[in-house]
Amino acid sequence: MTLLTDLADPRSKRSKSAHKIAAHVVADPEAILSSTTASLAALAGVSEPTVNRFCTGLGYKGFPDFKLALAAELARKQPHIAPDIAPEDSAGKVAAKVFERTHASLSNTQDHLDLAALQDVVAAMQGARSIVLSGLGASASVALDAQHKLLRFPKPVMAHTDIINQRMAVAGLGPEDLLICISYTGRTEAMIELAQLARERDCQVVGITSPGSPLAHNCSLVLAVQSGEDTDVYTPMTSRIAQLVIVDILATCLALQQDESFSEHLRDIKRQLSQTRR
Amino acid sequence: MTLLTDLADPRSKRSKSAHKIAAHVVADPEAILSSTTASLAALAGVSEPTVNRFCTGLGYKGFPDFKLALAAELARKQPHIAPDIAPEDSAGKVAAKVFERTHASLSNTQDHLDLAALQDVVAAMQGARSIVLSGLGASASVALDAQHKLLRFPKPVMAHTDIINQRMAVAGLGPEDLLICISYTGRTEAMIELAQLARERDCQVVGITSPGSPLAHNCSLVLAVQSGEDTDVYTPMTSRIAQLVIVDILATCLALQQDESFSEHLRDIKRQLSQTRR
DNA sequence: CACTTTCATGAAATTTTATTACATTTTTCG
DNA sequence: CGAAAAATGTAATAAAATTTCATGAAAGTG
Repeated sequence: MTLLTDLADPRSKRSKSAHKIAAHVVADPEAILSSTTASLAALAGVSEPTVNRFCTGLGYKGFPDFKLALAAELARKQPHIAPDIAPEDSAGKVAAKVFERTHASLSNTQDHLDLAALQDVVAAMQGARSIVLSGLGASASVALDAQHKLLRFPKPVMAHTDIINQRMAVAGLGPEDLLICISYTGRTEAMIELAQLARERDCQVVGITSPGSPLAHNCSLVLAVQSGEDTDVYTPMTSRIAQLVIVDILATCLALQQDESFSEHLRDIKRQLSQTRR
Repeated sequence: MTLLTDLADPRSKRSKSAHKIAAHVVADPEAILSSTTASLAALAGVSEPTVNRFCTGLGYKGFPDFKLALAAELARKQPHIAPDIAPEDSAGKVAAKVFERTHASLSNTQDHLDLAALQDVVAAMQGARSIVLSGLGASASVALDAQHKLLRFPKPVMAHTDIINQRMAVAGLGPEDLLICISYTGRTEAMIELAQLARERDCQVVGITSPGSPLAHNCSLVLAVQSGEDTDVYTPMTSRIAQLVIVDILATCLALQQDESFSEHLRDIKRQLSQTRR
């Protein structure tokens, strides 16, 4: 990401023709990939050797080398796209595609993450008396994972993955408590009702869910997990990883806000755990 | 990430010389970027036009165009590095770093994934009479997640996250069954004993764990999850996502191996689920 | 302000690289 | 086995990039 930003930088001192070339490269980098020294020269209104000198001046071996660097740069900027998995794919190909889909899902989630909401949620977690996590189906394991991470904090944290227990737990919550609802679709009846129930008790409700979903409307704070197309079998896989990363971020932010006594607490936990290991 | 995996795919039918070229490209893609048709031809022991035909055959305009695509591909593959998270980081920075760390962990896992072992595990799962999943602590949620995914298959699948239940379940396993042990460190006493117990019963044991760990030694098949440095608080987070992706890959491979009746089965499940939604 | 020096630029030639045309070999399949 | 098709290589050609060298513009100097 240095090449294009460098070229766009007006402060860098370059000759007149070099400027013209740079302008055209920045204006439409993709087009450069399919052009030759001659065509770029014509476009910028300079001579071919000037184009070449421009490239060598930037430290490349020549125009083709420059194009290679440009292609690499553009590729890095390009968002990941989730490749379709075909029945005839080999195990290796499936693996590669699942990895790629996961990268894509992560990037997508990151792009749509609402930092303000994130900070609000961290603050709410930090201030809460107790935290109840709630998830059903695929989101149940996310809730449990979150519980496992939050157990490191000296605060009552409980995950429930069962409608009855969830309702019982929420019935005991008050304005000082926090309910975190995890749902991929945000349309699971039971979860929506749970959020409403909590709101009726003036309890803060955080949703890690699809933005704009019914569940999202019933939450006081929403951390968006992009759903993408839910057409195929594979989508819930990657979105669940997005949910987990959001949990990771929350736990990390929270950990950083603790004082020194907390790191001692962590050491204690580590010592305890080491006794279960070989 | 399709170009290189495509080229590495031995199943794709290619002519003899095309194979030689592909092999050299896969062996050292970076080197190709600075080579010409002539040099690659010499390297692969074929003629220059063959190199060109190889490129056009793949859908590129010619050798330079192919190099551009290769450069783009390599740029995307470029190893992510896991940035350190500092206490003074803002929420946004923490989020960005956690995302980056997760990308890094994924890439690392992909690089070290043993495809042969993966195929063996898929075959074992496919052939097994029943599957028992086992995880403790952070890996418990991975086991549950795996259970949730494998429940779609018409085969008894059970996850246990409790030492007692795990032992009881394993006591009931035979040579036709499969135990999948999930453990980040591969050093949890209880899990190692569980694997041993299962092996004594001639039951196949798959480990999704750290390679070379005591648990790995007690498994018949191991899917390596790179542990990286386990020094800091954050590592287990990302490695657990690596475990989940491996589960995703297994589930996807398995799904692709099912016959048509399976997709009908999936439709049934979807219909059932839709009734719980708004 | 003229003069010199330095630097940037372009035309043309050259070299390198890629592609095409065609002949030959190998493979495939009846 | 033998014809057709596909793959490959040789040599020619075309395209592209680079170098050389000459020219002209800008900056510095007496």
